[in-house]
Amino acid sequence: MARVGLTTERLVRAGAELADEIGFEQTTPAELARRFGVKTASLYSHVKNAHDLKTRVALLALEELADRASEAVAGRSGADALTAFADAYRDYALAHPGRFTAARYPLDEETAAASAAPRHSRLNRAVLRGYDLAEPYETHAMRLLGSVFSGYVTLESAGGFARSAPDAQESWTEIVRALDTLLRTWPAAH
Amino acid sequence: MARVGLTTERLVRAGAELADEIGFEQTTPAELARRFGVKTASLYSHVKNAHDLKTRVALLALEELADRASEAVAGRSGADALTAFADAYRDYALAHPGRFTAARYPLDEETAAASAAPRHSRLNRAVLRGYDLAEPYETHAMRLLGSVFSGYVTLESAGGFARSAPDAQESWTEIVRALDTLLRTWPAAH
DNA sequence: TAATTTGCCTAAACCGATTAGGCAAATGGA
DNA sequence: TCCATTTGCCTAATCGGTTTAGGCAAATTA
Repeated sequence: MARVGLTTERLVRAGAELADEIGFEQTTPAELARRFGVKTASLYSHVKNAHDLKTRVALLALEELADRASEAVAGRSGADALTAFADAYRDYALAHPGRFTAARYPLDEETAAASAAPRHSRLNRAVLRGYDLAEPYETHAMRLLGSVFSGYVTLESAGGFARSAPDAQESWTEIVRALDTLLRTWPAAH
Repeated sequence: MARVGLTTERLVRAGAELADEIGFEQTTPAELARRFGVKTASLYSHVKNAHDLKTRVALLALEELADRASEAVAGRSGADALTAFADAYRDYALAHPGRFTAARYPLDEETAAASAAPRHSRLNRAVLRGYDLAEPYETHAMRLLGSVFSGYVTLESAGGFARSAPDAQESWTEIVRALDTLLRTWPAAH
């Protein structure tokens, strides 16, 4: 019968779009097959199983996010880099909620090591270089930024900040500003 | 045949334990039925469906977490209250990973309003009262704390901070200390 | 003890994941 | 161009989870 031209590549790309439309959890072989107008079984020559599909979407999202963040911080430093980094993260999450969820899909150790995750770490550290923090504070700071960014955006896209003033954008701006202040004075004498 | 004595209450409690043992995602009617030694269909007189079961576990977790947080901040203020609040949150998440995941299960608006979620908001605000922040900064601060706590603990239990020094406890302590400093000086002149 | 309620069962339909095996379309020499 | 091979999607089947309908026996109440 008519061949549709399935590819691992095309499946993963479509899976990412599907995730943004209906949610990462709902991004299943069955749904994807429906999207392509083929039988579910036909996907199994291109992806190993449902977990493999999700993992590949996660890897794609991690790459995309790292690309955006990378562009954002290029040529910037200090508060400027921090803001650009933060916004890149949040903008991506708001524009691509399914992929953003995918990016936090648990990967096993080897897969994670081969993913864009190390790039994220390096970018985070690069942003912090402008603040000249001594270890272990640079690591604390990395963890703080990772927590705030991922936490804020997760809560925001779950609707946590809707229906209440001030709007989510304003809090975000102030929080990033406050983090900049904090980083410039860390570790302050307690 | 022998009656096991199923109850919505008992199912939800067992569901919470199951979540901690095998993960919230895997907390399904089928698994729960196995646990009680009954047929899956037998659960359906006690919970409406799989989503209802998960929602009830989520509500239980939110209550438990609010109880702990409430006890933790009682009689404390300032940095003391902040630290106790933060630790209550993290300790619960580490001790009960499945329930903690459950606590972030998306609830529809009415369910959320009838849940312990508003208590969480009030507790958060109570902790911030010690810092005497004017609006909109108190709201920004609530969102910051919520983001950091949920973000940090999520990343930590996903293994994000394992296999690297300094250990997660140390970063946590420093981050909470830094947040205290930040809150005491917010909004600083930029 | 008889009547009623209630709890768990069996049976069955449906759907998603996954594997095995088949056939037709594409590909690539001769 | 024709044949051989590869490859892509299909059918068929199994398995397991979700959910509904209806039945029977245990618990409850009178």
